[in-house]
Amino acid sequence: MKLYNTLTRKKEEFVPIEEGKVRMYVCGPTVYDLIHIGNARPYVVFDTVRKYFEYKGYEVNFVQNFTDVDDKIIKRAIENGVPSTEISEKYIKEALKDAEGLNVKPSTKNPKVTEEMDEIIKMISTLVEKGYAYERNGSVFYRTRAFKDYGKLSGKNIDDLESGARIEINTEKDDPLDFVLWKPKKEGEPSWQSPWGEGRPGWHIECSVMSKKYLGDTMDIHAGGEDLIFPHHENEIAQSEAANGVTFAKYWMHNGFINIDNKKMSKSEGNFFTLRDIVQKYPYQVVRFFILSGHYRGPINFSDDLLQAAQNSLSRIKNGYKKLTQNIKNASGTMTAEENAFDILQYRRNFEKAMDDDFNTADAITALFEIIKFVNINVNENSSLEFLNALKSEIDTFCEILGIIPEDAETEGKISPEEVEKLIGERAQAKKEKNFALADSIRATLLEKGVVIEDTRAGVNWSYK
RNA sequence: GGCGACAUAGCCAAGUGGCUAAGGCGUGGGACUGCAACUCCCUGAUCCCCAGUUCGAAUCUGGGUGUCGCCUCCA
Repeated sequence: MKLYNTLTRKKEEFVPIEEGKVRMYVCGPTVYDLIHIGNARPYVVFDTVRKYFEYKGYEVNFVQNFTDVDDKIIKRAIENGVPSTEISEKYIKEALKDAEGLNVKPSTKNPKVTEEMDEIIKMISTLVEKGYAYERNGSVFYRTRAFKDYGKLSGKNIDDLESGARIEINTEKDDPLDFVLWKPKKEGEPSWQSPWGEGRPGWHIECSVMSKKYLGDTMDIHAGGEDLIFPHHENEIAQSEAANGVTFAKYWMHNGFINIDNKKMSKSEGNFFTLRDIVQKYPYQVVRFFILSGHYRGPINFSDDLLQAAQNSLSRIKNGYKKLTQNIKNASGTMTAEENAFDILQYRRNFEKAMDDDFNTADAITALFEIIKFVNINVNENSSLEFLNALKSEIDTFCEILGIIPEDAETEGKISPEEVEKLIGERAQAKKEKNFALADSIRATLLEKGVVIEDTRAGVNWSYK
């Protein structure tokens, strides 16, 4: 398996630190609001990465944090006149709901900053002791120039950064490039006791601490959005490697951005969507499929038309799958000689080839379309049960890894199956009597109730929309 | 200003030196159907431009043009 490593800017063969195991850490959202569609991308992408590793037989320790102490959370809490924990707890719940909707497998661990304060203080202390950090009036700063590899991930030169640095308001720092590890308490803000007085941690330290605690000093894969490369991940490397004295992460993976009308999504541009906004109109599944239909490192543009196209593509897969499962109901027997001779594993080879090459999900989806096409053309009432199950097993495998659910959603709150069958029976009778007007009106009624029907040679298929 | 990414059909998107450039969506035509839906068949590319390397380039090199991102909180 090859994956692109941001650190080396090359595709590299994946070699785990520990045989058969993958330790990965994905930077999670700051929970001050519902997650937006941009957040949905790393969720989907790295969930797929994880599932593919699992398919390959690896045991994956998958850690994704929640940042639950942050300026934006505090600001929101003050606006609403509630404690900041109320905001963060609420949006953690909502984020987990969205993740579930996207069919993201729960993380092995979702650490929170507020629950790791002792460890955070410990690592900052270590950095101070080792001379990588210094205290000024209750703040602790990281001495960027003390870490000789600073800039290795983002490809930045420390002197270039220096010359381009903004004019600092904070005059306590020894160097404008130094970043904060610990902030002193401000009135009305949550704070914790520390050797430097009451305060709260800076943003970058949390990931260094939580990944160390749950994955050890060196992990296999550290992942996140491409915007995190600098400064967040650069700073994490500086903190962790200075404190632990060993390589922080072997591989760095970064997903590209989702753009709206080819522009970065931002609140100030007014082109900002939460995932909840989108799923009002398109199911989570469509969003997931849409995200996987492009390569994870590239930018993807986002629009209503593209989601509609994704929905249509997904329907094609579901229709083929439905045909397969319908035939399975009535099939029996073992494979015929002809079926036996058919190279059913060709699709899996193509699928794996694509996924082995830096998780090329767009190409892997092609293998899925190809097997669906085979089903559409070749499966019929004479197909053997064994062969149909073999095909289904292949499709199930692909869908499992991609997180696509090929079957229609459950039917809660909809017209009952008995009712549907009854109406279909009435329609059949009407058709027999050539009363097509009645037949059509029954079909229209069913459609109104969210049921789509199809006449096939094997009988009438129906499904919930 | 510094660093970087990308440019393939109406749209999305694979392909990173070698048969007729995947796949999907959409369009148009046809088959099937009572009509539909589903499905199937047919339908589409001077691979941004210029020069170079090579027997051979979408693919490598140089230059140009264009789009976008990071350098500040951000997935």
